[in-house]
Amino acid sequence: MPKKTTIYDIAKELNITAATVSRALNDSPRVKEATKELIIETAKKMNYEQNKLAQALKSGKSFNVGVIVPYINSNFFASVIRGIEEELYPKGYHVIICQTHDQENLEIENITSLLNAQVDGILMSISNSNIENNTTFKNLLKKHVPLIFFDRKKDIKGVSSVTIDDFKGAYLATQHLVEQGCKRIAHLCNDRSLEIFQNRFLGYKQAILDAGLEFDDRLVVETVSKVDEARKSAQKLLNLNQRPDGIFASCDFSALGAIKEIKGNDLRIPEDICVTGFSNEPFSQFMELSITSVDQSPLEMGRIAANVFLDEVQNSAKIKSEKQVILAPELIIRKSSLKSILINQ
Amino acid sequence: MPKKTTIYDIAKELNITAATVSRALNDSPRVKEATKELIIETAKKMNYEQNKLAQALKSGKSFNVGVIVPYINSNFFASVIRGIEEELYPKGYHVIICQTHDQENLEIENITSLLNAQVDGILMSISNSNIENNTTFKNLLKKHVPLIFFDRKKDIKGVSSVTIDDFKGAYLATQHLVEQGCKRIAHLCNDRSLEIFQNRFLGYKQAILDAGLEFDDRLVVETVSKVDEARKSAQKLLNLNQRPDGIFASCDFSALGAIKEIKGNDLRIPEDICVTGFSNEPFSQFMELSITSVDQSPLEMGRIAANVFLDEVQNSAKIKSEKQVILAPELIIRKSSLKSILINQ
DNA sequence: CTGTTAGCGCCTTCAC
DNA sequence: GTGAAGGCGCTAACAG
Repeated sequence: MPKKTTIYDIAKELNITAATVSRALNDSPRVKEATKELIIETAKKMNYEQNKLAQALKSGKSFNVGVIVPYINSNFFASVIRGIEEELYPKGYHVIICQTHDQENLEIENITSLLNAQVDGILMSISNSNIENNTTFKNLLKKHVPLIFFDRKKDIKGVSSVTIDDFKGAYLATQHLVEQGCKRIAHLCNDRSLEIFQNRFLGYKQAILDAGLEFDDRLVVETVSKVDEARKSAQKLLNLNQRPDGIFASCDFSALGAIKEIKGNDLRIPEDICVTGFSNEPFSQFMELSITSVDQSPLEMGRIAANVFLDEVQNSAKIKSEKQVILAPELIIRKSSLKSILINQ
Repeated sequence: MPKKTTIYDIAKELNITAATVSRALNDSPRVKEATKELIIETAKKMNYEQNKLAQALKSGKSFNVGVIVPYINSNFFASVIRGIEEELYPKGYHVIICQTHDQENLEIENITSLLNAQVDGILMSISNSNIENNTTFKNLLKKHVPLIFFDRKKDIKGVSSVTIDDFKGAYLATQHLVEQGCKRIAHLCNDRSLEIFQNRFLGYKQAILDAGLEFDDRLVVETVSKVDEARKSAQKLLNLNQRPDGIFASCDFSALGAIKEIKGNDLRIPEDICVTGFSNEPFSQFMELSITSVDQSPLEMGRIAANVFLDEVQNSAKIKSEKQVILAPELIIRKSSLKSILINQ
């Protein structure tokens, strides 16, 4: 096992001191150009590579940033991560990605792992609605490790967040259904103990009321973001004695489940029932029957979250005032809800 | 800034020595039970948390493993990663995920970052067909950091790999098209400088020949795994004076592109043209017209890759003999290729 | 400009 | 059983 070469090795080689080598390699101005070049050259020759661990131990910075998401295999989160990477890589940071699979214990474990890895900050989208009460999480806050929520957030003092206006996105989607002539608009919602889903519900409700329609809570059915589950939930809606003529689903996977169920009942989309989703997952566009959805500009969300983090790192001395960035959602109209002829592919 | 408490702090608190604290926390048998308990208790009281960086520096192990994939937003890679996590988390390892976006420079940069982070091993799916010649990569090999390829591999001495039998998967898919009565079967292939795609091509070709059909290289069109690109490539096939009646695409995204193009030309699937994909991405099942595909059991691939890594770590002393695990692919028949009535949803 | 020294937090002989 | 001491690799303060 060929041991890694250290600055001592190359110092010995040149009959100088490790400190000088360190300075040279860090391009300190207080080293003669000649020696600097010599050092860099021999370093290269000896296959020297800096041990970042030691550097991190010394400086207290690891240049690693943790990103915690519920799932990585959704285009939304993958894109947010991409946005984060785009901003952070050029600054020398590396991104450690963790997924929680929506499990609270995994969320906590991931935080622990990241803290152990001495990350310089954590960007996360929480699935644990009750996280403030968790000990590990409290510790995280106490440590003043920069923490930024994106998409799924909690209002916590000192914690910044980057989200989209879920209320508005839901409002736009529902309003669109109204415009298509829907009179009984149902809502497939997700876990409303999470802010985003609660806000989508509220946006839906407000749009219903503003349109002069009656809000009927039998038309609101809770589900989880899995196609099969959503399908079962949609079944409940179809079995109502007055079935809905429009469904606003709070995520694309639920919308897909609803569509499958509707088709399974030999009903037509959009003629009999209009459907809209949320998140603009690629498949909503790929589908034979493309799905109307709300785009959340995930790339931008990631970029902004990253920059909020960078700000916090730089201003660690100053008093931290949390930022609340809210992005505007965009409704993408497709076949699943459009009764007129023009189709926005 | 409340400084992190170290073993020295808790030693001072108890008027003992840091060494004892270290031993107690590592559950060494050479420390009195009473003191051990006392130490553990005060450690908890003082919110002590081990600095893994220091431990890593000392032990030379970081308990971090790097995983490099082309993209995380494909179900296939996301699932492989999940499989890796399932095996590695219980062993105390943490998984750092990096994506290359199929860019060779990013692949190299990621390797550098991971090595800097002192990862104990790297599991990767390469996109760089020419990687053996890269200096960074050569260094990686020289360092004897356990390296395991999964899915996309290169035959390199000392490097283990976990793949599926792409040849067989392609053979099965093509054979299925033959059984459906297709006589002119085309192939939308990806970059054949990568082994997996070359093998899928070879499997396709062999199945054609074994069926007594003529191999016609005008029916083989290269594309990239993007829907729009594949659509353009499919167009070329449809424009042939003798158009194909079956298409085997080497990935689901290409299959999707082909399907869109076929429909755009008012041809029917599967009546006029049968289509099969590869990878069994979820959307291939979700589609209105579900897509026949080849499942690669990604979860299992990840689990096995993780275990190969664990083996290598444990046997680092012994002579390393590389392992080549090859999984069996499974053909999932769906609507896009099935002319008879029975549909395997 | 360069060398000396000390310490980041932990572990691990070697003593007692 | 526990303490003392040294080192993992690097950097920064203080000298000269």
